[in-house]
Amino acid sequence: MTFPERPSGYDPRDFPPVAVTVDVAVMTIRSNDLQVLLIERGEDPFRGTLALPGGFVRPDEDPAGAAARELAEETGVPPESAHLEQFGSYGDPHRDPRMRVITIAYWAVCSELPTPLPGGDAASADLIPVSKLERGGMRLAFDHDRIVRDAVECVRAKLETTALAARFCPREFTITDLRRVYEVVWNTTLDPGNFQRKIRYNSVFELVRPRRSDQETPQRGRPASLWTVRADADATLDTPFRRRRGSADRRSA
Amino acid sequence: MTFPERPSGYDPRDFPPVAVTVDVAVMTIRSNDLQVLLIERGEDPFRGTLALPGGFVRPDEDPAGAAARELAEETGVPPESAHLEQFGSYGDPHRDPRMRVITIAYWAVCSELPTPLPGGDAASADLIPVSKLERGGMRLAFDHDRIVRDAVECVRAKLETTALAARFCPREFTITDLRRVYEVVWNTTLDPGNFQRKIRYNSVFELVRPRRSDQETPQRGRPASLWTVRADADATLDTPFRRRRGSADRRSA
DNA sequence: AGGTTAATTGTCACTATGTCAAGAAATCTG
DNA sequence: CAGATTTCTTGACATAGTGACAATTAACCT
Repeated sequence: MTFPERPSGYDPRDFPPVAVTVDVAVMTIRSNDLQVLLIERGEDPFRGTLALPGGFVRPDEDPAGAAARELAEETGVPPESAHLEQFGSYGDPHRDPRMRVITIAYWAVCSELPTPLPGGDAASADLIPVSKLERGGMRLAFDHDRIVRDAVECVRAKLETTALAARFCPREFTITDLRRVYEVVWNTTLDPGNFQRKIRYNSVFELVRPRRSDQETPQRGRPASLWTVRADADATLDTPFRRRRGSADRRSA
Repeated sequence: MTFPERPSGYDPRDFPPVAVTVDVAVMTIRSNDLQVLLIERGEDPFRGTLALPGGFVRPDEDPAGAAARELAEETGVPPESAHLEQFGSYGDPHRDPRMRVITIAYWAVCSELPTPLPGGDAASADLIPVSKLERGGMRLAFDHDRIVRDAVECVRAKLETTALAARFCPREFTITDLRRVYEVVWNTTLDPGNFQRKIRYNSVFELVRPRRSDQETPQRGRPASLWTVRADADATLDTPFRRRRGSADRRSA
């Protein structure tokens, strides 16, 4: 139920004063790194500090709609080009010094992040490597450090069981593209042969066309075939990938 | 970030009126069935309809604390005896006919649910088999039908990778107890031999003592050994259990 | 033409799991 | 009390999935 069942009754208008916001952790891969989009706050509190894009849930919209709107407004990512998913709520009574604010957190993954709009609502928008955040020493506004860490863990976990990795890639991608996603997001290395095998036998992926020499973008070795995802990008894999736990091996590259 | 970055500034006190609640789906196994605790609403809207226990997040508490409090108040489950976990928020603008209410949803699992207190805040509290809810035809208040379905899916998924199943059992349990949990929650049957093997080789579980004849509760066959969980009950398993998908085989029993 | 690079295929060992049977340790029944 | 019954536990074997790594293919480069 939603309202306390007091024998005496309870007037819903007596609700304690609280604001509800959404925050969105948009992730993409750039420069061979998992990066998350943050904006620099233009106002107090935390003026000049990096924070997740987000804002109020308006009276007429649901939280998912608010997240999509904020994503579009503050980062220029069109709602249909990113996979957006809710993963938690954060409601410590003092997470915002001004008043009680409860935020609903979303993560998003997209492949082609438009170059951040420094002239938008936010003072500026930047892609920050997740590795830099995880190394610590970088303070974010409010409890956004925790939110980002949780979001990253959600994405890492979701790579194990779904085809989410394809969302980091263009619509058609090579198996090597896909492997790079796993390697970057999980910060590990994967055997190309074994990876190839898993993708090929997975009914979620589909071979689009064996690529022959591509005149426009000449490459080094044997050209790769192009693949795509059959249904939704978060379709569950026939057989999951498993992260080897306890192997925090930073690629030496 | 949390507040919209308008160049003109924004007063957080202008927040749109909204109430934040928590709802808790407490699950347990009884009568060889996965059951969820629901209460009968004593007030409009939805007077007389079944709903999840829950209520307002108070100004001084965080949502997790509110969920634990509601669990204790409305169902008599002491906070430390149940595993409580947040899994989502529900914020459709019209999910409550009275006003804008956003709820944070938790699932909980416990083994010994105290016989529901019909004399508490709620008009009455009942354990309802999840199978009955899934069969449809049973209307719950608000969007609680969806919330319960999502909660059940969370628990089912969490059985795959963690030792959560042990939370359905007393502190010490037999491997057959644990297998029954999987069979009931997943609505399937598992091979006793294979299951035994998986548990035995899993470092999360620990043999307490090989049980000899227990005078007090005489049983049928060879007495089973007692096991326990080494660390936290949501410790991740060495090697996950996998649900066979597409096998909705109702045990004929 | 031959070297270099990267995708792809193939081989082999080992682990995890499904199927199914056998053994062990209690209760139950005549 | 002996054997039947029940249930827990162990074992044997086949198969699938995966890691390691070698071999092959198909391009570009000089």
